[in-house]
Amino acid sequence: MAQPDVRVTDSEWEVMRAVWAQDKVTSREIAEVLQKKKQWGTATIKTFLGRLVKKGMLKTEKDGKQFLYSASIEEADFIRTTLDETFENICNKDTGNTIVGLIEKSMLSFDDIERLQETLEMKKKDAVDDVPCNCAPGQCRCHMNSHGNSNCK
Amino acid sequence: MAQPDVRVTDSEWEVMRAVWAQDKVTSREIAEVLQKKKQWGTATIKTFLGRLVKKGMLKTEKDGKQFLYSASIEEADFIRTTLDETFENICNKDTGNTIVGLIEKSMLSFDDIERLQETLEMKKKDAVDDVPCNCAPGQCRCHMNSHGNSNCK
DNA sequence: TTTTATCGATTACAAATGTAAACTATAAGT
DNA sequence: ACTTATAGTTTACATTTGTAATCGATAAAA
Repeated sequence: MAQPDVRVTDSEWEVMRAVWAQDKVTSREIAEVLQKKKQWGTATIKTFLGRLVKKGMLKTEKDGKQFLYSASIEEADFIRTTLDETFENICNKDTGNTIVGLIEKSMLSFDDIERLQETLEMKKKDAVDDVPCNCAPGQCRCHMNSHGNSNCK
Repeated sequence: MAQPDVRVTDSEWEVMRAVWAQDKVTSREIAEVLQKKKQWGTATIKTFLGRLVKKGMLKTEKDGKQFLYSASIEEADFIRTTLDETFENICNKDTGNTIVGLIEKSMLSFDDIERLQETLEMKKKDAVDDVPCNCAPGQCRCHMNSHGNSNCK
């Protein structure tokens, strides 16, 4: 539930995924996973773990000499937050199109499609006629030009 | 059409948006937009412009003393590529859920919903029964555990 | 109990990023 | 023709990121 306003880098995300895949992991287990995928040395992985702990993305729990690492936020929440940040760079008017593009290129199951259809059905309740542009002036074509005409599609 | 394998930072994205909002812009026009939104000095904006030109994201055309800047890739393509990169960090099995989440929190118009519904209808043609997990071993719960059972929801 | 294999912590260092001042060339004003 | 304002280029510098070696503590082995 806690939104992480923390910025996680690509490499750190790789580490997080290895943690989310288990409930508690040792650095050694993480290293085994990532050495295969990313050819990182163990020292590198330790650096990332340390940084993630410092950022508050990982919790630790002593277990003898070593630590057990666990994620302090859920993967789904993290994904949500990350996507939200991306969508902040996209005009609200364009959100629909963008999601259309996502659907087109994704592999989806029949169940997925059904759930999406239900979601859309629900969504009709708070749908609007016209999504207002939320961009700063000068950062998209939706704003009025000098003749009072909108450039929006 | 050209996929940019270029990495654009948050700040640079702000600049790009100001360029995409017009066809050709001077650095002064960009500065006016971004000084308001981001409180950047003109020198800062010039740095970003220079870096974007070097990265091949912006094209320039001499116009007297100054340049006219224009984007070398389309905004929609860029958004697509950026989102694709994010989705590479998400298990394919989870794409559907993730898109559901996006739809739920987005503001959509009736037209948007209609287009999404059409897209889903099309999508049924190549839907699968079960989306296969594409994660590296150890990076999601979809893979077999030692007892040969999948952990996937 | 002394050695060894590790674990985590500290330090290292280059490249990228955020932020900008200083410098240089030149179009425009006087 | 000379000055000035301004556009782009170069340089600057702290922070973050990618990638890792080294160091210090300690559990396990001998």
